[in-house]
Amino acid sequence: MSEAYNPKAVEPKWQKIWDDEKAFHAPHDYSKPKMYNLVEFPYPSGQGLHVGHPRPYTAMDIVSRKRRLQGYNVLFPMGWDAFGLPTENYAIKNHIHPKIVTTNNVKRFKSQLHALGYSFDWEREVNTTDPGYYHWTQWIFLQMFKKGLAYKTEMPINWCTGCKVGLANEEVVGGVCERCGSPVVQKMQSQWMLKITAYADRLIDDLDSLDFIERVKVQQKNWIGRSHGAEVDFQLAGKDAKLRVYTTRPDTLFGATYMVVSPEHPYIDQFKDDIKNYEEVVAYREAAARKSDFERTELAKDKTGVCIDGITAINPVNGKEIPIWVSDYVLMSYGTGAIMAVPAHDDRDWEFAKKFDLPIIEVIAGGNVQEAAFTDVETGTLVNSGFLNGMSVAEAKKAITEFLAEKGLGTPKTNFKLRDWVFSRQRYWGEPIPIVKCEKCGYVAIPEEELPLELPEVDSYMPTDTGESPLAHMTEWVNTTCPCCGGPAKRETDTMPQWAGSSWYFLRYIDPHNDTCIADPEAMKYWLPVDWYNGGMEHTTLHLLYSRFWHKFLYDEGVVPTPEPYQKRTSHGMILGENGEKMSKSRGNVINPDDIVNEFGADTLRTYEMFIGAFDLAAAWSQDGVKGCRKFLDRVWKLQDLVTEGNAYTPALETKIHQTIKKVSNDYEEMKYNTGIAAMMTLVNEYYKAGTLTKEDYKVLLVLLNPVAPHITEELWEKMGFAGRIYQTTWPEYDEAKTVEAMIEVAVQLNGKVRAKIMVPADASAADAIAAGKEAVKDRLTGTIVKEIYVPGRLVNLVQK
RNA sequence: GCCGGUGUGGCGGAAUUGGCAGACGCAGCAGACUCAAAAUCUGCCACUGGCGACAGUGUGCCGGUUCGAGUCCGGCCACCGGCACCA
Repeated sequence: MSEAYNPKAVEPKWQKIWDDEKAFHAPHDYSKPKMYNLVEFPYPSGQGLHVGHPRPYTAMDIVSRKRRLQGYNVLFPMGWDAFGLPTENYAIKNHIHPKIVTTNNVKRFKSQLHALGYSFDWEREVNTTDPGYYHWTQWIFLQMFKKGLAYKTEMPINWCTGCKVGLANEEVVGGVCERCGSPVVQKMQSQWMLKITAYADRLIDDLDSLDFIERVKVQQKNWIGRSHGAEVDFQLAGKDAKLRVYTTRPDTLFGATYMVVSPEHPYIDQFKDDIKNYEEVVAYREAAARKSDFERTELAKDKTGVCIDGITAINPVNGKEIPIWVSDYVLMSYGTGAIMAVPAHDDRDWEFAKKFDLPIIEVIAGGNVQEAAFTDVETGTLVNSGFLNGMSVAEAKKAITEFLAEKGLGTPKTNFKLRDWVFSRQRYWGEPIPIVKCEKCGYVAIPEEELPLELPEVDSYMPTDTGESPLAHMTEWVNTTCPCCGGPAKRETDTMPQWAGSSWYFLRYIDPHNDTCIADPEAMKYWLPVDWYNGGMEHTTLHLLYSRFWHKFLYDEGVVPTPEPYQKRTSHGMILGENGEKMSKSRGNVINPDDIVNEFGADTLRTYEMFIGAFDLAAAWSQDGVKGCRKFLDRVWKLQDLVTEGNAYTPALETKIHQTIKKVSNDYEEMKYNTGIAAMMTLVNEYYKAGTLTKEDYKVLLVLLNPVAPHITEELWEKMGFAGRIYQTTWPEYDEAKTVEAMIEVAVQLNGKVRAKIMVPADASAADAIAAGKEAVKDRLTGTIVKEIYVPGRLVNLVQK
């Protein structure tokens, strides 16, 4: 009898051996096929590792380990996304430098990940807070600045009235400050912006060439929000001015019965003298500005507005004079800040027209426009629309667009919901923005040789009460000279957001210690793009989009060799508490991965997290489920007592083994880890049923299981005296022909109901199978058979009347 | 409101993509071992009726296509996630 399975001895032993042997270091071996697998690097929070982390990490570790055994040169790195607010807040509260907090947290995270036996190439570890790293984050920013993609502008920011500090959107929860609960208001502040909108078209169009799961593509497309339409000019009656609107439905132009401008529209002040009710309009504008986000969205159903008295517009297609209203349902930040309202065919315009009793003119037949706006573009025919009458929506769109172009009244236009990226944070713990402001020269880039521009030591990381970054207090650091004219200048004191360092980290893994460029171009050519990137859905419209944008910019600059950073993107589901709710301290349902490793072992945790359910769906934790997985590993361990000499598969087990190799090999690639593990459990059950197994039978099980449970399989490999290490072996092959049983059980159905089971040879002809099926149910064959079906290896169905 | 996802035993979940619904695991029940318990091993385990062979019902609901539907089509319902006056 073997001694009991003891992961506490086995796991540290192999973790040390793998480190010593540099088992998972990925060299630049250009002769081998490469595979670059990536998981999102964690933010090293003070809480330590969460049980949610191992789910994606184990999944990609499985793929990486399997592909290595299949002969791939695999890059599977790990690092730390370590700038960020929680660290800074913790530092402020406890008077410890964020650098020290970060170092401690990273140390803890690393030891936790190490204890889980991941095959990360630790030689390539990166940390976004390392000056050797953010040197290149700053360098990329400078390239963008030089190309006009980074610019400074006045932007409203979220201002906490309690903390007197600017907040990131993520820190504003339900209109109040996440930390102190005080109301958050909008405050104008000068901000650095990145022109992601310049890449909007490519960020949508290039998705087609990528192997991203569909919901990621859809979410990115919706976020970018491209729409095709036209800009149309409406002449103001009696004025030498035109009001320009954007519409996606130029075909409904004849139905435009009024216009609406946003409260911030410049015409309100420009035509101040003509507006008879100017006071009323301004009062409305001020009321709209005071509305909180909550009022603007939650109370959106109730339309408000004021009719501008004194100026009107002329509908360009029918010459009708129509009123102009001001309402906050029109946003200054989208399109032209003005719309033509077609209440018959737009829900919002309809609601507004009903409330203020404005005319509703049907121009597309097919609905009842007095009851509801008719917005269907697939059906319906143009009416009351002059030369467009009788056309479909699609035809009318084309005709009106040509008409407008011909008369110089309007042009086709594409708009996006996507806005430029607010890149400034008034915080300490981030990358300094490498720009100085000179009275004479304006904003000037610091010379590249001065990079990295290191974060100075400050006395206090507390934000200032003016909303400036803590760096603003560092007068000796702030006051500098202009690299352009040599005159006095001030450094930018805002820092970059956390998204900066994570926008390009996958490039740095390729060549993490290079101090002359981002990474060696030859190495990038070999490793890029990332073959497979798994991460959370919550990063789809921020991190994932931002990093695609940066990569495309670097591609245009000739820095990186591929137009896209990631070829394939998959996503994991969340791990919930035992009660099915999200894990949180307040709910008291948090599971600490350290406890699971202590009690059951890392291999059990890994196996359980892969067995818990479909990888892309949320799954609730179950302590009993963990025990079940430990039981499975115990059974694998104890199989060693049943092993006999022999370097071939046991004949009776051969089919099952080939089937299992096939199933497990496919399931790992398709992220169906739960069914792959189930198949190995079945194989283990078969081995026990057989009572004895050869070394070869055992070996194949160990290799298949190795990616999921690397420590126990490495230990058993050694105990069985197999050559070398299991991490150096090769992945088993299966023979398709041998996955099929000689005799197969087939169901016999009568009118679709199973009435008998028969055994037929796998290669039986339809006629033979049907004949055997008839024989098996002959007692029930009372009517005439009108149809006979044989699905090879599955069933016989006899239809009788 | 719009977009996306999910709905299968007591529970987590399978089902070769139109072919035997419930693999695998958990829990439960019975038995073996034990003074006993734990652990381990063996067997049973969708529901209803029947001692039983067996029969009927069953994949959120209603309808359809098909020899055959968890899977396809039409119409609903519930829950989860994202966006939210984007003209």
